[in-house]
Amino acid sequence: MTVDSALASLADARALVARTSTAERVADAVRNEVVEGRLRPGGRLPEVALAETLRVSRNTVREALSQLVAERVLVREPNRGVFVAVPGPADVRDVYRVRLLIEPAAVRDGELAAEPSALVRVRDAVLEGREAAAREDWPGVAGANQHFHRALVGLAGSERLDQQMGLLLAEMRLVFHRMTGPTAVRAFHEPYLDRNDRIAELLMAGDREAAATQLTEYLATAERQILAAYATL
Amino acid sequence: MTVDSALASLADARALVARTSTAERVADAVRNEVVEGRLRPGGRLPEVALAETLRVSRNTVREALSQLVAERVLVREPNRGVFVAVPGPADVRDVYRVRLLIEPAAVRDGELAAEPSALVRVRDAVLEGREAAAREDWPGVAGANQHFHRALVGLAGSERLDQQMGLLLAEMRLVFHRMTGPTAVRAFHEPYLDRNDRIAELLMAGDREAAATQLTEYLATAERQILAAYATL
DNA sequence: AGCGTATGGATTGCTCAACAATCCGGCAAG
DNA sequence: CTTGCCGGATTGTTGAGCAATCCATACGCT
Repeated sequence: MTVDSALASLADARALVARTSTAERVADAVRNEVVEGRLRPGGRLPEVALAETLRVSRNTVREALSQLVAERVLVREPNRGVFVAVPGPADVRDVYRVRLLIEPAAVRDGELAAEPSALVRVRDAVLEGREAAAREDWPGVAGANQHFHRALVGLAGSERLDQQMGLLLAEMRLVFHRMTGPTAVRAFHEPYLDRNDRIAELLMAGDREAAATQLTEYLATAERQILAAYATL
Repeated sequence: MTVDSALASLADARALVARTSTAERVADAVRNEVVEGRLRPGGRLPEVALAETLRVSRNTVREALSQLVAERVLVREPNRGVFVAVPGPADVRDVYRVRLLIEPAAVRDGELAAEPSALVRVRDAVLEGREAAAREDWPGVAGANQHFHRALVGLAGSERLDQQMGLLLAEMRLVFHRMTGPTAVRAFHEPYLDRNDRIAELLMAGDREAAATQLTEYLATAERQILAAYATL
């Protein structure tokens, strides 16, 4: 290995030495609380309370909150405060419009020749889901499901797309938290285990067109199911 | 019209009364300077200098800069400052991966039945480009070109996708500013006037499949052209 | 010259304290 | 039952300040 190539491989390490900023850590902490469901959609996040419990300045709290607002995890009502987002039916439809556009396209056209590792990640997500189901760990199944879809857009091989999908999935978790009792999360995710499996196998077999078609149908029924659940609310 | 329905139609006005925050205005101002090319890629943005020239506290400047970093318009190097982003070839490839996935998909599958206004916006962008070209207003042509692509993803009818496309196009302007002399911007955008026109006509004629195919080819050659220009740098 | 080290200045990351503007709830008056 | 007003609380924004970090320069050594 030449010196230059060795140095090039070290370029990534820059991200590791530069440890994360305080505001970023605060944002991560709050985002976790939200997506884990420990903060209810609609709940308020007062700046001073956060600042005190996290032992940071109110300014850095504001910086973190602003970031989460940009991620659509929180919403800011001017002069009133920031709240956990409450995704309505319009949001669900919009999110699924994006997913229906991106995910099948990634499956169909993604350059997985360049990234064979992306395929194993799909397979891994399926396994993760099966194992969680065997353990009756339904939040685990939900998590695996997200990993599955994340792996699917990973087939496109685009850093920007991956990041964007992360935001969409975070929003989806908010959606789920609006419908949940813990019984609902099982009822919702369990039926998709088989579908994930089927899509993964079609992909491994190289039939991307069929996989994409399956996925489109999959997403469409999921959207209908969620909107139906919303209607009873 | 009942009182209730009248009030309901006023709900949208909420966005207008709530005027934008200072940090937001600062962010808009800086973003403009950047995408208009008055700040060179790689240029540094010291916090105090900005704060003084804009007559605003350093804290609000920081808030604005953080937002622009999230938009990838700026990059932050910890403890060193924020700089105008310098998109490299890897960024160009990534951006075009996203565009090649999203734009043709929007053309193919967008629910324009629901949004016929979206189609006229495509047509308008084409006209805007022709008029700018007649005026020999090449930055105007470039702007119209962006409006064209924005209108294309508008066919998908998704607010989130529109927003995301806005960020991508802002990044594209940074890319152009790396290659430019003002002669380059003409040479690059002028040939695409006809292609835009052709795609728009295919769309109006209802042949979305052909439009999508044209668009895919269009984007692929544009990417090659840009990367070639980068190579000579 | 080449290399490591120290030193000083500049800038960022973060904190703290304060104040005006705004919003909310309640209460009193019409 | 509405309108108007008051008081408390929270946000939006400012200003100052300090530790940590980075950069350039100078210094010393080989």
